[in-house]
Amino acid sequence: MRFDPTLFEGPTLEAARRLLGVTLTYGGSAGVIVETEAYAGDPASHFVTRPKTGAMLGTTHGLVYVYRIYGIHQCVNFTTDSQGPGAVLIRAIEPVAGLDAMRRRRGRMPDTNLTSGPAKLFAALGLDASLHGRPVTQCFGLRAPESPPDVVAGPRIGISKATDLPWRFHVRGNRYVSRPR
DNA sequence: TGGCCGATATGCT
DNA sequence: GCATATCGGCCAA
Repeated sequence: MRFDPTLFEGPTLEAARRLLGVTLTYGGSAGVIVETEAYAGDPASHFVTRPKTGAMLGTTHGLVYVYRIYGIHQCVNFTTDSQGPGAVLIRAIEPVAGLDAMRRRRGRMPDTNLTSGPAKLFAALGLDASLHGRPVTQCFGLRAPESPPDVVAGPRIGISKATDLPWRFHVRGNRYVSRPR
């Protein structure tokens, strides 16, 4: 199905859920989004913890937000919600095309480890910081699923604030999520 | 200018 | 399960 880009204008939680199952294409590689996290104006959001660089979460939607963490890793978000601060972190994809290029960029390892984490998929797809601030639809190919996947919600990973919010979403039973049950 | 912390991944025990 | 690499962002001083 055709992807409806007005999804980015709406509430962040809905965008995080509905991005699951979407096929993301970049360069010669593609993967189905199987894990996301929502960040709004909550205490864990970069809108709060990085008020300068995270300010764009409050003023934009439908843009790529790239951040660096622990010095070496980079992750990608899509900004959301025309009414307030919001972004969806893309945490994992299931590879469906360009597997050879992904293996080349990630090194020798099992395929299930290629893209099962935000920094892993960033590297596997060959993304870079120059995408920051550009329209999502201009950088990526987006294809909505024929039918919505079975979604599981739970607490977000790797944060120390607002750990009670169930704002992590993943496709039930998928082997490419960063932390399977 | 210095120090703290972090939306992680990996390798070792 | 646990240590740790590695450095940008931010703020206090």
